Amino acid sequence: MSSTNAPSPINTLIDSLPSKDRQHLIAGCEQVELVFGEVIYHPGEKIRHVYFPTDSFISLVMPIQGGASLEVGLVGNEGMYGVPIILGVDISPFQSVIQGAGPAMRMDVPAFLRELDQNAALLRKLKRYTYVKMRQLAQTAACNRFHLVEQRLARWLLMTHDRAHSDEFNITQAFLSQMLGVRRVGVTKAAGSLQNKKLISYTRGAMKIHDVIGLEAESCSCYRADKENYAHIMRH
Amino acid sequence: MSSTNAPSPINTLIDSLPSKDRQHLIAGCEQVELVFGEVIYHPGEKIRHVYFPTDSFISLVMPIQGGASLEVGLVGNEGMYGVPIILGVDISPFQSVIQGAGPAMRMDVPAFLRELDQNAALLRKLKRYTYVKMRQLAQTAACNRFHLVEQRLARWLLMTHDRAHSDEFNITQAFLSQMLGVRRVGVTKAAGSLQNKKLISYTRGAMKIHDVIGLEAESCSCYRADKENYAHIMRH
DNA sequence: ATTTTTCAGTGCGCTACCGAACATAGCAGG
DNA sequence: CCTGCTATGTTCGGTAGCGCACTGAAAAAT
Repeated sequence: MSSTNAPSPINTLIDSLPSKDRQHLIAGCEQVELVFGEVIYHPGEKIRHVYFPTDSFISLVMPIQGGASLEVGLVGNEGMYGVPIILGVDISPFQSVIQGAGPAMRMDVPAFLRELDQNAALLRKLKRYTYVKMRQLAQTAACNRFHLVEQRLARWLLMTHDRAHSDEFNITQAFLSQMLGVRRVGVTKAAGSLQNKKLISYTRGAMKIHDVIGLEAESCSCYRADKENYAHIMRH
Repeated sequence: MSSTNAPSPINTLIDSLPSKDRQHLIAGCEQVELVFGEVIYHPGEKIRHVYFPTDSFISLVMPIQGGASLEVGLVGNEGMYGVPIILGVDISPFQSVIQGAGPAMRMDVPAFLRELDQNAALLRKLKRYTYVKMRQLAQTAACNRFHLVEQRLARWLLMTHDRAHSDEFNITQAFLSQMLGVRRVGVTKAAGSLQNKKLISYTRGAMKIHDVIGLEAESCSCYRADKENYAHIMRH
């Protein structure tokens, strides 16, 4: 994932911890490089590591009987993959796909459980993060029900933009159609419309964001609602 | 809420606790009677009590900018209202509406937090319950995206049937259209179709389930998926 | 008994999105 | 250079659900 803007190779969730707690957590992590397109977990699979993306991001996809699937969450350097572990369950409910290649920190589950035991600040943060994720899931449910493809695409681009730390990232329309749960043709039309409005441009998988403000205006309110809720809850 | 079947005025989540833990929890609860249609919490409102429905059920509704709203969860005697409290947040993310009138147990938040501290079995159960709810939210998101109104209606009726402990319950088509996020006319058509298939019958708010098996066949796979996940995770 | 309200059902034109098939254009490898 | 592959764009007929307006009937209020 190339970066035109200044990258911030730090996980803000970890970064918000008191220095001692943060250092202890980081000491227990290993650095890994996440590869684009890799499926780290399938639904029902046992979770062996939790991940803290630093300059990468992970897509949470809900497959449904009959082949269809839908993205229900995105984890970048503002969060963690592995919420179920906090809840005492080591089974991944979703398919987890690397959406943005790059570095992440990870910790194996037994070590992470010990860490949670000792590190109250971390546990507290992650519980609040879980709350944020739950609310986001509900927001996504409503969004998918009510909003047009173009609005949802704009929302998706903004969410990804935030996690890619760059105005450019790689994504094909076919892949996008999987995330949004629509036909590729639907993405073609919506993306073409956003391009006509000079908000984005793209060719053969190279997506470029030109106008974040304009994109926000075009997107549904769900983007802002999610972001505000995150800021509000994770503030403390 | 009248009941033609034998009612089970017990909260199965509480009931699954070791006898000592269960008794301690129940001792701290007060009995309340939930009134149909009452909105116990609005989004963003502070949660003052958690609820364990015994023979009542609560609808979790996500309102979205512009007036539309969508049901994203249902809490009956298999669960608890107040998951955010477990996560250290006392702000209701959803609108909580009494869907089925009847008795529930409730506990004020400070007492509940003390209970969680002392009652490891309860905490463990509720964390697993939270996991189940998260997965259900994702399932609902996908369901709303891909499934037809008639299938979704069938799913809703089955979920409500499970929590009403009765083949009959009261629900108007206008109310249903709010839950499913469709026009009332859409409900009229879908319900008419299910009635033609002899699966249900209804008049002026009185809904009667005739054929649960048939309804399951007509519903989308989401009903079964949710139920199986609940059984699988809450087993322990 | 009459009026008002509530609930279910119908009709009509419209739009977003669907499935399928096909067309074009950039790019890579032989 | 040509070939094959991949990503994007277009067309066409079909449909689920929409907004709106209206009807009919049962229940509740006066």
